[in-house]
Amino acid sequence: MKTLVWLREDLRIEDNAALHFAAANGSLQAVYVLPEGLGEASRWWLHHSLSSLAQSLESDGVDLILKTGRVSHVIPKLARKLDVDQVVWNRVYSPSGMEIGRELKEQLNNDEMPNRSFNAQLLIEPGKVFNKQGGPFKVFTPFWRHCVQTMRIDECLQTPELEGFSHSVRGDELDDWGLLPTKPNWANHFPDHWSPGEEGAHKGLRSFLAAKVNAYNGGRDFPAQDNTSKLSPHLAFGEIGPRQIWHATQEGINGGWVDAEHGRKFLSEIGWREFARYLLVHFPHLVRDPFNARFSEFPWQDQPKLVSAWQRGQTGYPIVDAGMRELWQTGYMHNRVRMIVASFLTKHCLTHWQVGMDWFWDTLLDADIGNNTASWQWAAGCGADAAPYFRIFNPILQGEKFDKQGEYIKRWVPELGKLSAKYINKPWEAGANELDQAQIKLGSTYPYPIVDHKQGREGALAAYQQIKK
DNA sequence: TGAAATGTTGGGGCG
DNA sequence: ACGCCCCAACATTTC
Repeated sequence: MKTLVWLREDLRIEDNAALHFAAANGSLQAVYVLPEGLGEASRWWLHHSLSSLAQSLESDGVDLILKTGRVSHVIPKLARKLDVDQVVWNRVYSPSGMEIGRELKEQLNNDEMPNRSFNAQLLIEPGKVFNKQGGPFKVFTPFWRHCVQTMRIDECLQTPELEGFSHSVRGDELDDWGLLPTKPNWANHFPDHWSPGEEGAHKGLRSFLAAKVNAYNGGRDFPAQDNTSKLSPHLAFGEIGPRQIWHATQEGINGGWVDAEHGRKFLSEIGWREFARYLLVHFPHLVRDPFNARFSEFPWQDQPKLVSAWQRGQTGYPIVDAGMRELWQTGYMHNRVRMIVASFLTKHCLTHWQVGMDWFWDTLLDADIGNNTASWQWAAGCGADAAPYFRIFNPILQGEKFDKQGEYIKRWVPELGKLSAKYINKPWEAGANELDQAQIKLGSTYPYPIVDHKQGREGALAAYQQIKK
């Protein structure tokens, strides 16, 4: 039997349900259709991920055929040309991902082309989990408790034995897609930090479980430390699946080399990813609208100057600026700092969370529709199980708590490199002498705060009053 | 997966 | 010695 495998957010060979199914039923070929609306940073990652996957597939005689256009046209047409017996794929749990899948299925059914979809993206099939009232969970803790207690996670699939079949279809050339930035090449330093592809994903998981996970609880909150898994971009592109992470971690716990408490905490972060996608399936409007409808009336303000300063890492709050610059230079930001910069944008700057979400979408290598949506709504206070709106992060205190010595700040904001720990999170409080010695001239080498913290906080609370019952 | 404001307590200075 | 006040230090409430 000949199968066409449509690859999507599952750019891997191991534990890939659709690919495994195809391989178990004979020979196959693979196709990838360029999705619409990718962020700029994601395009960089995608280029390298596709290139790496194509190479792995090629060694088994399987081509990764690249196509552009409407999936429900491209795939059925390709299936006919290749004269396959069936088309298979893994589902993408997002409103547009599911819509595209439905459309394709309908077309294939009309064509009487056998087809089948699988779950390789999530531990939990979102449509199968409900609370005692029969509705979808809206709070993470009970959701995850329920999942951990009731779900049985199947073992990972065996590495498939791939076999291609000959054909004469020509796909696009990856280079012609122009996914890589040219001038300016803002991705210049990305390769110093990342290795896209399935191999890089597994290396990351192994080194995390071998050396970092046992300090995860606690360590993960300190951005200067390398204590997180950094698997997010690999997960976003499906170079590794949550099931593989789950079993590798459990194996570590059972074998005694992964501390159970830390391991479970790490897996609960995988749980947040599950929860985010779960929410998107049950509440598809989340992508654009606040989960808490009251926030439709929130007096968000148009603040182009503040937004621009935020994007460039020029807010005058060192921890915020460090985060935004880390994001720009590496395509990534430490999670603790993501919360701080999101709070600053939505609260101190009263800027709509969608503005932040769009910026993250474009600049993050791990941009993921579920995580991005749920997390921005969480930070803004309007999401499911969100931080209450009045929980306003103080960027000075957060910096002093999580980057006391300013090690992280100095890495990304070098112009503050000589400032003492005492003032590193509030340079405007340093005396003229101290600033001189550190070669800082406020207002020229580094900005004054663009919003006064106290005023920002009070402004946010006043705005919140307007939508409170 | 906060922070600030407000309330309470208890030790010590001081008349 | 006593009462009063001040104010850390901690706890609770509020945003």
